[in-house]
Amino acid sequence: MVMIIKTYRIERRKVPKSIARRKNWRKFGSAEKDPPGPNPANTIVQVEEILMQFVQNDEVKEEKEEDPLAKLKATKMVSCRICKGDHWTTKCPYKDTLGPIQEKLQDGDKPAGEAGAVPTPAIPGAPAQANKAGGKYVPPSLRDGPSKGKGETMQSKRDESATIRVTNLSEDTRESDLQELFRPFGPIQRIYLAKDKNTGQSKGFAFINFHRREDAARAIAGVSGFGYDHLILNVEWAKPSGTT
DNA sequence: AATGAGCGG
Repeated sequence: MVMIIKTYRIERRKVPKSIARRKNWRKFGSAEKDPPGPNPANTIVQVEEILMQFVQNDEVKEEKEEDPLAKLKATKMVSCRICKGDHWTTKCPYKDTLGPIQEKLQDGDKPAGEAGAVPTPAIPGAPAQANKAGGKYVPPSLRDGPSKGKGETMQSKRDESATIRVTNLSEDTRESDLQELFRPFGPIQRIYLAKDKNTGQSKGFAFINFHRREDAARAIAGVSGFGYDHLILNVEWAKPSGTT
């Protein structure tokens, strides 16, 4: 019979209680009558040295600073094509006003036949319309001019003003549960339950998008602090995504 | 504790 005793020198206090309790186990076998502490005659004390490398040394720092790509990514260097701000062009506050004007100006600079600045790739067999407007994709509803898509719903973005965020959900809560829970407050436009994309495991929070902001407000008042599946739900107004 | 997925460059 061999007993192995491992001594944790580092972060000893963090050994889980269930393991710490083993200290109280009764000795047995040839050690049955031994006093507390290891007896060299029947016990091998094995000390395991764990070497740890800390990342706070100068070498690593230097490496990081020498990598310009990493630096660029760390600082999130993006430059808007419209206003040169540090956001993507699609998020530019002037996207709807300045953007179209700039495009018009560019079109004016390029009379037909001028192949200097942006050569149009000649793809055999490609539809000719695809390369109009500088190769940009134009949704079917907007082709052949803006006057055509008159009957379409012109809601460009999702309306976030009536969206609430629910946190502290138990991880086996499902969309249908949320639907039941929040439907009494008013018609719901959309429910998003955050899940891990790979495992499908719930991340424990969700967004509920009401049609009316007043309903959302009542949902916050009514459900926040509500006990659900042994947990206390927390409900707040949602912020638009991407806010850190 | 926690703010969604993706597109672009």
